Amino acid sequence: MPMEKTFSPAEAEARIAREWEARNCFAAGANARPGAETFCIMIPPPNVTGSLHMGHAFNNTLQDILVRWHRMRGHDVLWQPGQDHAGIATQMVVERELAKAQQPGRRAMGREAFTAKVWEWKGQSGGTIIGQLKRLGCSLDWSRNAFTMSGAPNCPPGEEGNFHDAVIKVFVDLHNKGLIYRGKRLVNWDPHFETAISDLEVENIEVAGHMWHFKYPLAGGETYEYVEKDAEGNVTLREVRDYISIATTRPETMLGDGAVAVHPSDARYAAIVGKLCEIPVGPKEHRRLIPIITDDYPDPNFGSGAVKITGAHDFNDYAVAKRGNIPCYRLMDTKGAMRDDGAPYAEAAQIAVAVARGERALSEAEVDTINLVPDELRGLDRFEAREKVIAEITAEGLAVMLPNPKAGAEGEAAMLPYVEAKPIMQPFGDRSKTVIEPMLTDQWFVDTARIVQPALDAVRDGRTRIMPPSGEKTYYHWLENIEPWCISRQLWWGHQIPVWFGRSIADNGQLSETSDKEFCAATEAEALKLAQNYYRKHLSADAIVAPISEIQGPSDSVDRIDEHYRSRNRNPAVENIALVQDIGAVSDATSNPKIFIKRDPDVLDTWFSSGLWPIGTLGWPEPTPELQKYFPTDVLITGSDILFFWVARMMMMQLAVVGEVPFHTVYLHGLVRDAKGKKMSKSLGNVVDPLDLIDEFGADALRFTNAAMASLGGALKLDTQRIAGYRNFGTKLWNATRFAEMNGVFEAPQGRPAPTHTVNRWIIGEVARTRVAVDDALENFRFNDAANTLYAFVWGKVCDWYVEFAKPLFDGEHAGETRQTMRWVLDQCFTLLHPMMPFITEELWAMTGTRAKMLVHGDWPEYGAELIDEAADREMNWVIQLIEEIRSARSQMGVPVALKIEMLTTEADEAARAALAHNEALILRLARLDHIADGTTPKGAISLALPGAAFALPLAGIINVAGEKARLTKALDKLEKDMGGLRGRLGNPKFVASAPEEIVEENRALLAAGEAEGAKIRAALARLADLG
RNA sequence: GGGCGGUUAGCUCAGCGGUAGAGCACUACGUUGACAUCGUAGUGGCCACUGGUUCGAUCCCAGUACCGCCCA
Repeated sequence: MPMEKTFSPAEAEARIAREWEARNCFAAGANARPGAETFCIMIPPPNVTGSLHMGHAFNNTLQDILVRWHRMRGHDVLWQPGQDHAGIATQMVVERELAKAQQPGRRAMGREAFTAKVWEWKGQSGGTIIGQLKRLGCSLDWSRNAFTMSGAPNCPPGEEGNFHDAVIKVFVDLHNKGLIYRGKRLVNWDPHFETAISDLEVENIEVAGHMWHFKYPLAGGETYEYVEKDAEGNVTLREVRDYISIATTRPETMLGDGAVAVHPSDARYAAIVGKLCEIPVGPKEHRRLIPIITDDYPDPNFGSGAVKITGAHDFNDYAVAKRGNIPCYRLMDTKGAMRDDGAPYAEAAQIAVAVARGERALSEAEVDTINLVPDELRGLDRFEAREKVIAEITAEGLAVMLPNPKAGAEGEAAMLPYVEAKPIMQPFGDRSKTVIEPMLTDQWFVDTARIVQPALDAVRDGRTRIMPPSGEKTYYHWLENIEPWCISRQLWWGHQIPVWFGRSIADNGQLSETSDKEFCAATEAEALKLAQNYYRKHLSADAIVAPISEIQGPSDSVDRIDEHYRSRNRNPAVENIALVQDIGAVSDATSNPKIFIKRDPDVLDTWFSSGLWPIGTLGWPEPTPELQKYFPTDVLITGSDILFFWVARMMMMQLAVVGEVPFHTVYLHGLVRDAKGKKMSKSLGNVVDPLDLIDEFGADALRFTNAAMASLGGALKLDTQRIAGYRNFGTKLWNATRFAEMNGVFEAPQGRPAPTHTVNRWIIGEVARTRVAVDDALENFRFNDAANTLYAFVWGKVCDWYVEFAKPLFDGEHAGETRQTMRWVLDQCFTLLHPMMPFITEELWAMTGTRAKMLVHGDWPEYGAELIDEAADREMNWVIQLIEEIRSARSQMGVPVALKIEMLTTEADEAARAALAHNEALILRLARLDHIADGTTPKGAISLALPGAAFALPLAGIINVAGEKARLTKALDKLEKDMGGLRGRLGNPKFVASAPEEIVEENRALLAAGEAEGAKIRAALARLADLG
């Protein structure tokens, strides 16, 4: 049965994929030769919420190419699949689903029920991306699919595994080494999700904002002389002021100001440094006073040069506050609303003023209990509060005023508040898209500064190579300036932090009312033991210690209490325990001290667990055979956008935990963009779904396009026209095979022949060259070079020339060897193309012979230069050049394609004669000649000049003299231009003296050949001149 | 503002010391033993600009302009 005219991806891909899977073709170690070297890639785990987008398609294509290539080479290959639990994203999705289904929300159902829901959801939708990767042809070992939450407490059946153990063990180890600590720090707070996020999860976006200018009156009506000077020192303004002018983009934060800072060198304010000024907002009778301090942070040339310091709501201010020992007053709750807790404003303000006057000192925890939001603003949204603050200050006349440009017109005031409209950088949550609030909260941090050095060293000394090299520079830059990593998240979906709190023992030997003690352990039982030891040692040998969860009754009541305190940003551990003890939830017949410990309700940043992906997926902390065999892994292929999020953290964590680099090579690539280079986004509507592309063009075409785009450091612009082009490439290969099949090629013996005909000897050499070039390209991660080499070879050499050359040979004495050679050549095409185009090549492989193994386990060839026959190479290139010259001349002279003409050999050296003799049949056929004979150039002929030979195509009556003259003149002009350059260079004694010998020789040879060709063209032109 | 890149044919990009390449698009012709998802032949480049190094620069160095990306 003859083959169809085209390959049908829709039908074949699913069938082939099923076959691969049924035969376990992708299992770790499949097709490995005994004692083979290993090759391991960890998939960058896609979010369990996710579905395949172009970035995944691109990224996984590259991984699959390497994996299939190594597997065919007989290496022991593991491509490890898995997904990431994506804390915020997943929790968000499930909450949304619950809302849609009109089910109770997260808080209503409680933590345990909610996480069960998430697991349920994961069970239903978590496999989506797996099926999609399979459609792309990705050859991951699916039997080993991993998940960053596997083995977590209460996970459903089928989710066993020990990733959770790994995460917890690492936390405990790092905590015990002092590399993880807890503290009240200013963090990026997402008011939508009500959780801290890391600085990497914040997007700073420039938005239209305003800068308000307000007067902070000096305490007690004091005045000073304010003098402004220009660059030359001339006084431009001199006036007596009773205030200091402050500019701010966030007036609502004024309520939490702890000081006003000026630069120490700023002469304008030197007189008032150390004095107190008044925050111009809040009830008049309880106006808060704050000191004027100096710090290097304020820029004297920016605004008024004076900066208000709100330590609890701005990162720069926080640093100033820490340096100057200025209290940081928190103004907002977890939802970004103005605080509505604590004592009335009057009381709080009084304490704050006492602190400002130095009459009182507060601990950090005490500062946090002070709510400086005026009573009428309490509970308002932060942006609402802003408007109210502005209005109050302006009404009181404490806004800086400028003359109104429209003054005089009806209804226009003479003066207006000074408000600059200006672009400001505003932080947004990358998931929630809400404005991030810097917030003072208790969080867990990894002391990255202490584990960063090995990660830097590993790249510096080449144990891990990052490609392209610009990635290394970025890596150094970030790691050298690394900030502590906030790893706690106020979520329920994730690895709960393995720390239990109890109240600490105060100096008086009693339980502290305000501070807690951490017990970090992998399990509650171990934590309990630690706690028992502590309390029995310090408090009483009979102390009874119990986890609070056991005492609480209904399982969700602890959650509720957590939420209650969380919303007021209080320490849930201490508060909870106090509460339980207060309400006497437990009674004991004995008088023994009863102490409760309570687990930290927070979970770990998803990236903390993803950071352990290389060892966690291989079974660590168990010493599994896979861990022994495949770790450290070989290559990590990932987007450069997660170099910091993930790659750098994996480097730090693996080095900190097992003391080895996680991988030897990191290949970074950019974002896949649309054809014009625009980022794909839903709002632009230019998102391309890789599955649609697979439906339309087939997975092979998409994969080949991905490979062809993947130049090191190159931009990734996805153009569907290009995909269509590579679909056509597949069709081309298909049809070359179809041609072979129709000509009995697959009836010839398999295996590499030792043919005699130059055509066959030549193509074998071309195959060998291609194999070497492809391997070289893949060794160096130059996927685009590998793709282009194969494209040029299959289409440009095999289809364009070899198949055409073979046509006449099928009728002659070389038919047998030609069939056998073509069979072998096509097998090599299938094999070499398989890593990039696995489906069509697997299909062709099956259709063209009885095979011992599927092509996915085919043997990658190792032949090379030894198969190149230089003489055959020279001869065939000469023949190709001749055919092209004839075709070109015919076409330019307008000789009808159908017309078979005669060619006269007017001049030919031995090599040329041999080439003509060996290849006459194909030359006649491809150049559409009737015959070739010796002769002299007749009048009215086209002249051709080739290395070692000259020819004439007698075409009196068909060609026109002027046209041929123009053609030859053009050829000569181009030649002369080249010759001019060569002569100039060879005429330069410095060139001959300094340039390498072979370059000089090459130039001389080029000049000689060019001059010979020029002579032939000139002779032809002379003959035309005779003709008139 | 800091860091990292880029600027090569109409478009998308390779090349990165020895006189410029591909694919697509475009033009003309064309069903010649597979392929119109095709064939044949063509058109098209001060390799951003200015200097420097070199016998020789698209390539190396410095500066300029413009464009990206990341971090403030």
